[in-house]
Amino acid sequence: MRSRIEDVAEAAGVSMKTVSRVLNHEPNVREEMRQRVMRAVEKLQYRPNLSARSLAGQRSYVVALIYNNPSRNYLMEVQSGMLEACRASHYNLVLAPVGAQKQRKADDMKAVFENFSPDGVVLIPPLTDDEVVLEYLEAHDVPFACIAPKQAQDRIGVNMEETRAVQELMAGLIALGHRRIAHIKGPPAHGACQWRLKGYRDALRKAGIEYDPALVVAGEFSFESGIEAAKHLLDLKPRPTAIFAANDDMAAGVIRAACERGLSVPEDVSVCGFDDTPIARHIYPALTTVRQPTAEMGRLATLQLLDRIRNPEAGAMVHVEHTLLFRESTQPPTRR
Amino acid sequence: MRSRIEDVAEAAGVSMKTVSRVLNHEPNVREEMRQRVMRAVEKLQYRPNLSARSLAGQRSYVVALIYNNPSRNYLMEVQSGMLEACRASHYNLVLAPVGAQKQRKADDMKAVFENFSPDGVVLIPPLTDDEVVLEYLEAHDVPFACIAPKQAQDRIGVNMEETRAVQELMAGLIALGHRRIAHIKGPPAHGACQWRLKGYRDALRKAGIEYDPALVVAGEFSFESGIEAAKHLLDLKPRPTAIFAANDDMAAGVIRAACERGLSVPEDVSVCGFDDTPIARHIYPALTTVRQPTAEMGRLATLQLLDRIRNPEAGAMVHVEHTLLFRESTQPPTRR
DNA sequence: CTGTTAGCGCCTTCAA
DNA sequence: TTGAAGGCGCTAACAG
Repeated sequence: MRSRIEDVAEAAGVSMKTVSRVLNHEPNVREEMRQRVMRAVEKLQYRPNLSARSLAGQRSYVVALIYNNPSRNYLMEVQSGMLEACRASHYNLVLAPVGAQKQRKADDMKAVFENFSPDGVVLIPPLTDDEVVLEYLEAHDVPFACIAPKQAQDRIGVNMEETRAVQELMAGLIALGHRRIAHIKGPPAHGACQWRLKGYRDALRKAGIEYDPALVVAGEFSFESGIEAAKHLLDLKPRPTAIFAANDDMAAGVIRAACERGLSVPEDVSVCGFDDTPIARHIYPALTTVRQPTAEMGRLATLQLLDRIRNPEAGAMVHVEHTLLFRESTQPPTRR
Repeated sequence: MRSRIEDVAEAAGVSMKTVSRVLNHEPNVREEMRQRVMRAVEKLQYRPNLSARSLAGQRSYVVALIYNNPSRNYLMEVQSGMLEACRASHYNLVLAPVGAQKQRKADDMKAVFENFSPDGVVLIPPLTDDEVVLEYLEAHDVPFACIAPKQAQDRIGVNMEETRAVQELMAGLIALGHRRIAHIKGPPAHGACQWRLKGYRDALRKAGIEYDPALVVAGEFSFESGIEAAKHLLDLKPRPTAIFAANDDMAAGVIRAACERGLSVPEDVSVCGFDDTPIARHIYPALTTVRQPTAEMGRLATLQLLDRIRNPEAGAMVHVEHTLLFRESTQPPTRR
């Protein structure tokens, strides 16, 4: 049978409460007591019962990842980073997909809280700026951390300097000799859309290249939307010599559309993406892209959240670094 | 404040225990009582407190997915299917990655049970046939369900007729005119390796084609291992006219290796994979493959597990159907 | 078929 | 700095 806190107390010759204090790192315990307790814990292989602890302590030791239709890879990465942080603190991770429609979303949020009573929540785009979700969290005073929110003011979580990352990527393209560079945007609900577009425009301006709205088209972050957008761009005369898609899935779509038109990448058109998902390496030619440390972002966001759960004043918006990856899908434009 | 079972009992004018009976679908409750209770539950928006329920009932309402280094996509799909089944039964899903080394794996298993006390476990390859894991589960009498185990005897969970699926895929290749078909195997620890190899050999035999061991090489299910294997196969003289890789990631590796050698797919060599992961559609040319309903398998395995948790006699090994997908990466062999 | 009682294992409050 | 008692919300065992 599993040992209880009472057994530990007895073995250590102290009261239950003292054991509890030690286990929860509460103050007011003499070092000698602490050691005695720790020895007993070790000896009896004691582990607190999560249910009992939750019931008495009025918290669930659960952190929820609330999401809505993100890219599978992105989700997987964030999740694995969160998992790491959660395990270290003996928290449990609950995955909470919510619907897209307003009412459905509200119902799903409610269900998550009724079922699991998470002590805190991590939000990923596009939910980081979702009215329904934020209202619910604020109304119920639930601590939450955001990954790459559009609006970072007064938030805790993780951010990357996406605008700067795109500027650097674009600068690389321009250094190769490209002047006519197209861009496929992400969905406006993602902060990514605006940051990446801004980076694109900033880089053009800095290089003294005029911004041409005809070269910027909307995408939905999906492979299919990349194909559609590329079809349009590849028919332009003169054709752009490079296409920067706001994520890798769309960039993969661009490569496919180019192939279908008998164009080769990068000879006829250079392509680059963003994120460095596995497809970037697996596709031919391998994608030039920006690596975003997604798992690490999940881990850091969770750490900030756990800090805030313990102390409502704690937690901050932290930053992570990107990495530029120039691979096979880009080269200097060919003279025609 | 959240209402408790006591409040419901009072509102319905019955005892707590009667409410508990209704909520847990226990027998021995008059229909009239049941309705009265349900109305009160509705009115008070009552939801049971998970922690209290777990503590009193000695179960966690947690199901763990135990895995070790599977393909990201596979994991994601299984997980989303499990999530669906779990939510429907108000169970919680815990993700439990475990180490590869023997000791580490045992420690990780122990930690999962100490932290979350799952009521049951779902296993995916290659852990479905792992000695350490199975011993632990059996020793502790933990209900578990398996997805695609090598050894299905006396197990519950889900299986697909992989051998037949591969036979059909191969028959398609043979019908296109291929005779010299190579195969890249999966890692032996996966049942998939043996089933798929068997399908390959059976199909050859049925078509009266002699089995040539030189055409069968080992892979590790990774993109990189696909490249390595393909390099070897593409150097063979005469070159195989088609390559069947045991999963999509390796097939993508084959396509990359072919491209790097200046060979085109499917003109110079046809390629097919297995699983229908997203990359199969995103790569150029799109992969001929076999669709495995992975999410559905996760869902069904979980349902079997939940049945067994409720009743140690219940649960079975169920089967799912595959789908053949002939896409761009295969065509009749070119006369040279 | 329904109700009463006694915990499940821990934390909180308050007293020492 | 430490301990004792009560209760978190629910279910199990046993009566009625």
